[in-house]
Amino acid sequence: MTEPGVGHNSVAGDRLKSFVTRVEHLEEEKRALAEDVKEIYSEAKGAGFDTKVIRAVIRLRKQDADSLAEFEALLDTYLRAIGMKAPR
Amino acid sequence: MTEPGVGHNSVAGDRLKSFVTRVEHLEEEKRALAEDVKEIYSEAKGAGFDTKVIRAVIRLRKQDADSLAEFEALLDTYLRAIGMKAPR
Amino acid sequence: MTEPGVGHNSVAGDRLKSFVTRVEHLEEEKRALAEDVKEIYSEAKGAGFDTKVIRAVIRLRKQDADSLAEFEALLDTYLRAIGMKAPR
Amino acid sequence: MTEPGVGHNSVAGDRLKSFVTRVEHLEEEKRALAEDVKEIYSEAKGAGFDTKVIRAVIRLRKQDADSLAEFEALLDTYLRAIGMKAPR
DNA sequence: CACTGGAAAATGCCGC
DNA sequence: GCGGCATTTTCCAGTG
Repeated sequence: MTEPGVGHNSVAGDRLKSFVTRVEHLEEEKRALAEDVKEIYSEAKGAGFDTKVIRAVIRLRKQDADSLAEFEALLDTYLRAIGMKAPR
Repeated sequence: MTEPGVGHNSVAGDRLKSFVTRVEHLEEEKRALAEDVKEIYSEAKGAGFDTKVIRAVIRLRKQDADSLAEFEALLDTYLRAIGMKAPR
Repeated sequence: MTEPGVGHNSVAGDRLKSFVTRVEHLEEEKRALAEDVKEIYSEAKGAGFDTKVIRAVIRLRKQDADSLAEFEALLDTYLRAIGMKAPR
Repeated sequence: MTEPGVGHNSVAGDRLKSFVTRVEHLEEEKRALAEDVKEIYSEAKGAGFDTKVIRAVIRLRKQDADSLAEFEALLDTYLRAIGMKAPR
């Protein structure tokens, strides 16, 4: 019997292991990117920039982008509401 | 004068802009990876797994790896301290 | 009218002030404890120990404790998931 | 021989253990205080306050206190410099 | 005295 | 929508 009915088999375990390793792989990639970011800040510092300022700039730009996206979403909702755009 | 002299030129600004955009690009990649991770958890949930458990498993494995790395660092420090290993 | 009515009174302000001072007091206590820790490291150094090693030992012990707690939490979650323990 | 000359005895180990446990104890107290702080923020939130604001208030007051201390130190140095206060 | 690494604080996110 | 958790960011002490 190679498939013991339901109950305890290792299929679920394999599936779980797959999820775990896939996530771990992605997290590793994220970690590598974070490293790269750190290096850039390091490089910027070496070039005489204050990393704090750079961080602030990036944060502000992100906020702007978020505001813009928010506004577009609002506009979108409004246009659908007045029937000038196809509903989702 | 179209460029040199010291004073206010845009070279520093260009440099700064470069740092900012590079970081933003990397952050965007990280965001995309985070999305992927979310999707995997979603998929796992759909397959009947408790995401909480998966997260815990991953965290435990990470802690193990961290502990090992830390222990090796400690051992390294200790060996240098007692002169059984060349200093950095 | 020396007190009630709704509008602008200082009750909220008093409440806020209370929160603020309570937090500040606790933070001060934390600061004092941090001082004590520093003194101990100083004393250890004077006794010829490498503070780096002591810090590492403490961190490792903490990690062990954390890992154990985490594992127990995971086990707990798992047991509830398979119905072998009463839900919270 | 109950005291093996120098070399390997457990006295150093005991001393080290003492440092470790003392630090751990203090860290535990700090952790408890941090808990208390969290509870206060929780309570404040329940009372309708924005914890972000409270944190900001505390930060500002801390900055003021630091500035004041700095100023007093400066004043102190100055007074000593002009001989209007006994040297340290 | 600048720099790195580690602790603490703050913010954001996910699940309930 | 809130509480807990994870990540990120800021701060600070130690070190060369």
